[in-house]
Amino acid sequence: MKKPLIVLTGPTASGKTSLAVALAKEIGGEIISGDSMQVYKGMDIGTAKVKEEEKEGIPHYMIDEFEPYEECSVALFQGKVKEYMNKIYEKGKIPIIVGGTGFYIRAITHDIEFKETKQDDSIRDRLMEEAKLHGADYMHNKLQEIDPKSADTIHKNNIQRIVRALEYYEQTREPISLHNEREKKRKSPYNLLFFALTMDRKLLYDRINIRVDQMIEEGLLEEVKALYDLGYSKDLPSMRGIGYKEFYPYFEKEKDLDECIDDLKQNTRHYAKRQLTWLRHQANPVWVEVDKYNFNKEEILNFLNDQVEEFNILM
RNA sequence: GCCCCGAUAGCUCAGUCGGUAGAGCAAAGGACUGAAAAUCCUUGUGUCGCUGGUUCGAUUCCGGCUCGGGGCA
Repeated sequence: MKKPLIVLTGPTASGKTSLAVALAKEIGGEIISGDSMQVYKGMDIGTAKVKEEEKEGIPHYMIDEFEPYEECSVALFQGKVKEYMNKIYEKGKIPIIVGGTGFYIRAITHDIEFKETKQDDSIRDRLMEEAKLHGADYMHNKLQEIDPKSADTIHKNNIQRIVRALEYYEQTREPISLHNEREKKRKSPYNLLFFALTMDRKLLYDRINIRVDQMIEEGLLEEVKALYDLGYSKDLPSMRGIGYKEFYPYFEKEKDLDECIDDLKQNTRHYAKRQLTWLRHQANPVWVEVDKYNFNKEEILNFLNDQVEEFNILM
């Protein structure tokens, strides 16, 4: 008997957070964040974390799991989520994954296998150095020798991916393309219901712009400044988050504040577009066009409920 | 009022010694399996301000006009 799992995703600023709480209350669910940035403590405004009063008593997991100087990864994330899911099942509740990090969500829904448990940064660092020294073509040729299939799929300029493929081979003596093929075939072990919120692109972009202004009013700048003053490098995964990296040039007197805020809006819009692309092709969601419901929460919730019943997910 | 400069893609601008144009950004589309809010790829977009003239041919040269910027009075 497969266990039920509900996913509620969608691009940033599409209204996942409050809808999730309503759904959880309706069906007896508990919420697990599916977000790569909300795991970091002290990054609240910029990641649009749920506020305590918005939770309405529904437990939320995977928020504030790491310090900003630590590095989370899909594998670490997946491991923790599995633990929380088990706890939720033991309580007889339904886990609802809510967030916008597609890759992380898929790692959970399809239980992707991450073999090499110990993360050895030294290999990656060394390969990165090599890339800097010899250039993209050199690295791509190197990949061609050990894993031609990956070399075909990965563009030579995508050094990050090439380095990962090489790193994987060094650690496992197996081409990463083999691993990918295997994992792509994997079926979800859950009785899965996957929702994705969407809306007209222009409306989404408007909402993003407005939300960034709200974040500033709520004190985003102060939040980032506090992190900056702690000496967190802009190379940290956490500080590469949208809403954080954009302010470093301001603190370093390279840009004025308005310019940074415009960058933030722009980056967020680009991000939302990428999320949509990912969902269209890497997932097969039940699309929820929230603008067609005039953003009416009751009506959207009714639709979600109908789907839950139809899929008979809770039996 | 006079003089100078500008007017070309959604924006900023380049260019055509006369043969109907191009970069960056934006936009759109895409890839993605241990950095994923990361990383990477692809693709358009035009009455070349309007109007006469010269010319086989004008966005390009010449005149006029309109609008913007600056200077002089």
